[in-house]
Amino acid sequence: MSDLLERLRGRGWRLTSQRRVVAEVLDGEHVHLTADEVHARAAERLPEISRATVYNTLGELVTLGEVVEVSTDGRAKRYDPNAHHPHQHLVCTGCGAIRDVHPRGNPLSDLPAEQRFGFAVVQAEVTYRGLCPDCAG
Amino acid sequence: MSDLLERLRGRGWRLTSQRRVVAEVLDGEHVHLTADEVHARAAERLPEISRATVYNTLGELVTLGEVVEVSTDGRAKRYDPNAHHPHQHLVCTGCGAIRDVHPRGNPLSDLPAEQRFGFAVVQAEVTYRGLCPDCAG
DNA sequence: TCCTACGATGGACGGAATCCAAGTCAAGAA
DNA sequence: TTCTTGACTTGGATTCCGTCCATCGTAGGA
Repeated sequence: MSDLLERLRGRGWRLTSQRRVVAEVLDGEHVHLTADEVHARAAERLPEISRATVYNTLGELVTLGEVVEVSTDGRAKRYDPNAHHPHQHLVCTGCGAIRDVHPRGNPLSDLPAEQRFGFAVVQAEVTYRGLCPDCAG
Repeated sequence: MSDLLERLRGRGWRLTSQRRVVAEVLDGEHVHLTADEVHARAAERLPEISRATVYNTLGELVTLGEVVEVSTDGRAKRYDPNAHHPHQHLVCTGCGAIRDVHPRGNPLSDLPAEQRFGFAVVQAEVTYRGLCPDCAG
């Protein structure tokens, strides 16, 4: 994630303590935090960081392609820092737990030309749903 | 859609003018209205129908499996009456237009057992994204 | 026709996210 | 190093979506 900060600086980012903390909170794999969760964790290190700043920073990271927005449930969006490793999501219909998964093949190639209706299709986003072992009881 | 009303009556639905109008508004293919749009169209025929009733009715139709909820953009949910014909969605990243599409094969089968992590996976939801012909200009 | 339980109403409420005007500060200039 | 300035942060107001609730109305059986 330190390379992330380097990359951002290279793109002309002003490196503030707030942005640094948000980037640090989003480090790791299988991280799928809501903006509020990011704010809570950031506030542990930088107590007076505001929600607006967290939203701004997350939005910038998404625009830069460093983080992907995931909305699996129509509730709060989640932010996934694993943006440079293409993957899909498996969501528990019971507790909402999320796992990154790697399906076979490229989902994009399953959409035949005559089903594209002239669209320039560039992305296929797959959400698998089912009960996780804990919820299956 | 008249069969829908029959089916609902068969399930013990009390058939009110409000429910009838909501069901009629949702008739057709490639229909992906937000709750507010459904309310607006319903209000053309039944001016005093309330938002709460539209939300209630949509929720019931979803529970009964007659309509599926689609949230492609983290904004307002959309309601798709094409529930008895399994399909996926193609969304324009420019204008938000939505098309029903039928990819090859079954997306569920592309998730190998070792990628299921013990989940009882029952559904795969695919959203394709790209510019539509109009937005590509 | 009457009864009553189910459904409709609309206004209050709640969560998520955005907006905005004012204050602050990172980093280049001198 | 200090100065300067425009980019960044702040928090409160606001918007958007959706749910809740107490009350009223009515579909459909008796």
